[in-house]
Order: sequence, then C-alpha cells, then structure tokens
Amino acid sequence: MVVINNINKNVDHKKTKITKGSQKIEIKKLEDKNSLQVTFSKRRSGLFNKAMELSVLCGVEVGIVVFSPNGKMFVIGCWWDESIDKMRLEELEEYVKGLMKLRLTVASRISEMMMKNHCLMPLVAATMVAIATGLDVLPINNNGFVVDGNSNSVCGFDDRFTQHLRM
Amino acid sequence: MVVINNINKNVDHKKTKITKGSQKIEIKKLEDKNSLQVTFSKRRSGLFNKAMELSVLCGVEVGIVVFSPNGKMFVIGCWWDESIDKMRLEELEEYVKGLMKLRLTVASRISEMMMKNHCLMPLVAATMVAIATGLDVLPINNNGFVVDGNSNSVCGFDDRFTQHLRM
DNA sequence: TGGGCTATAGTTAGGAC
DNA sequence: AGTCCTAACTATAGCCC
Repeated sequence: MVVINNINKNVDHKKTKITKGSQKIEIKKLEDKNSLQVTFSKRRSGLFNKAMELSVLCGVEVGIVVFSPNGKMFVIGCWWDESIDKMRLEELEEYVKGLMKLRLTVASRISEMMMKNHCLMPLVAATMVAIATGLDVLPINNNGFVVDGNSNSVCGFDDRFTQHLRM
Repeated sequence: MVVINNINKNVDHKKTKITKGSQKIEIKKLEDKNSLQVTFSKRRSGLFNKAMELSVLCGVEVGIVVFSPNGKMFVIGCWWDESIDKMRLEELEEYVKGLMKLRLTVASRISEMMMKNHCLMPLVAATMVAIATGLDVLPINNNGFVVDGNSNSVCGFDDRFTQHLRM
C-alpha cells in the first residue's frame, strides 16, 4: 500500500526540480543567435546519428549535406561524418569517391525511371539531368547508366580518375 | 491525499498492457525483409522530418539522398520530399535547380576552404574537386566560385541553362 | 505501403560548466 | 563548440488493420 500526500508531492516537485527539462518549441526560425547555434549543433549531430542508424539497420545508402549558420559544410554518406575543414587531401579523395558513386547512382535511377516510364525527355530536361548528375552526355548503356559515349570520361576528365568509381 | 494499492496497480498494469511498446533494438542490419521495409519507411520519414525541422529552426540548407532497399530514390533539399518516380518534368526542373544550387554552394565552400588555408591543391586533388562539384575547370573567380573560365558553361552546357542558378 | 495504436526508447531544451 | 545534467518531449517497435 503506497500513500502519497498530493499537496506535499507538488510542493516537493517544485522545490527539487533541478532543470526545466525539454520544452516544446515551435518549428520556426530561432531568433536568438546563440541558441540557434547550440540547437544547430545538437540537432545536426542527432540527424547524422539517425542517418547512420537508418543506413545500418536497412543496409541502404544515405547521403546528407548540411551548411551550418556560419557556412561550414557538414557531409555524411559513403564518407561519413567529416567536415570539409578537417579533411586532409587523402580524405578528400575518399569523399569525392563517395560523391561520385552517389552521383552515378542518381544517374542510374533517373535513367531507369526514364526507361520504365517510356519517357521521351525533351532536350532541355535531358540536359538538366546531365547537369544534375555531372555527366555531360546522355546515352544510356546496358547497365542503365548515363555515360559519356564518346570518351568514357566524366566531365571531360580522363577515365583514370573515374573508372574505379563506376559501379 | 492519494491512495494507491501497489499490488493491484501491478496486476492491473500487466492485465491492461495492450502492446509491448517500443523495444530496444541493436543497430545492425535487420534480417527480416518485411520488418526491414517497415523500419525503413518509418525511419526515413522520421529522418526527413528531423531534416526539415533543422532547416527551419536554423535557417540552413539541408540536402538528403536515400536509396530504399528496393532501389527507390528519396530526396529532400531545396526540392523537398519528392521521390523521383513521382516527378513530372516541370518538377524535375525544380529538382535540378536545387541540385545545381547545392553543388555551387559545395564548390564555393571548397574554394573558400582552399583560400582560407592557403592550400595549394595538387592537380589530381583539384581535378577531383572539379568532378565532385560537377564543374570542369578550376579558376576561382571573385565570388569564390569554381567556374569555367573559358565559356561560362557548366559541364559543357550553354550558360542559358545555368546562369540563373548561380548564387 | 501506409495508417492506426501503446508503451517504451531515444532525443533534446534549457541550464551550467 | 563540446560536455554534463534533468525533465519532458518525440520517435518508434511491435502489433493490428
């Protein structure tokens, strides 16, 4: 049998409460510069953690780019949770590999969609897809990729920089 | 004064419990195909919501690309929460604009970093930056962007497709 | 696949350091 | 900017539909 004095409990409640705990906030741009920075830092880290969990649990690729209020870039993906500022050149190479792989996957999905929907893309839209994917010609090969049919180059660069990135 | 019968409370507790509630899980690849799909769907939506909140609260750009276990692409960013499959061509144009803007921001940040750190990039690394950003030449202009010094084109496409996307 | 539900796990606001 | 703290908020596992 448990007996609780309700009034005492409430009084005690107020006296012993150490912090306010998490308060509900409205989702609109924070006014205070300082709390905006703090919130950004905490939530960015929370977001990246969620992305990592999703990626591991479901075995899927997740890529995120976030620009901080101060313009610092934070990226995760195949290159996981490294800020550009901290990257050494060797790490930059890994980052770019990841970005290339992601881009080729994007190109692949767009191509697949086009084929699946028997979608005849107007030249302008096709051009934009090329810009989006960073590839400068549009024939679709047997693997469903958008590739450079003339030179096997990507954005005009020699294949030796990119061939190991093709999936 | 509140009186609670502890034993009855516990018994009642067990009897009236309707679900198991959320259970702790290990962060490792889910074996069961069905629960993997369900988890992917729920967590992807949670991730995108978190990204939206971060973006609004802190007024920052956030871009995410996720590939589902079935290979479907989900993207948010300037183009918010649309799957490629559902895009109509006009929407694809908006998507590509967002992607271009994001890419130019990436190019800008990399350029800024290079200048700030007085970093003399070796040719290979510089080439990879170009590949990463989708721009095919590397002189840095007054605005800190990596631009095509020869023709103001991006990936060889006429400026009329891209000039309105420059920041 | 996407909604519902409940109980619990996990995240985070606000504070101090 | 990162760490710790607590209380309260939100997300979500496991279930059903």
